[in-house]
Amino acid sequence: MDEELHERVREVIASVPAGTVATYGDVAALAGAPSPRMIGRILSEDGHDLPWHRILRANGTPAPHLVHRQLELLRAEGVLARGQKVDLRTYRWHPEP
DNA sequence: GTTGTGACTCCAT
DNA sequence: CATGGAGCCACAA
Repeated sequence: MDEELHERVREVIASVPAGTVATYGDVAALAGAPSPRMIGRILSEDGHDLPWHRILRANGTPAPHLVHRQLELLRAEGVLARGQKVDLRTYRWHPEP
C-alpha cells in the first residue's frame, strides 16, 4: 500500500497550481505521508515529471543545491523571492474544499 | 543487527 | 539569525 502513498504525493504536488508554492510539510500532510522527509526522497527519484520547483521548505527557502534553480523557475511563474526566501505568506498554496 | 546520511520540521537556547 | 537536540522514515554499507 505504500505505492498509493507514492502516487498520492505525486498527485498532491501535481495539484499545486502555477504561481503558488507548497511546503514539504503541507504536501506530507495532504498526501498523508508519514514524514516530510519522504517528499524530498520521492521528488529526488520520481520528481522529474512533477513541478518540484513549487515545493519549498517550511521557512520559504528551497533545498540547498536547487536554490538558484527553484527561484528562477518560480520567478518565471510569477513567484517573486526576496533573496533566497519566498513569501510563503503570499504564495503558499491553499487547498480548496 | 547498527550507523550514517538525506530535496525535512519543530522547539529551545 | 545561528546552533543543537528530538522526531521521523528509507536506504546503503
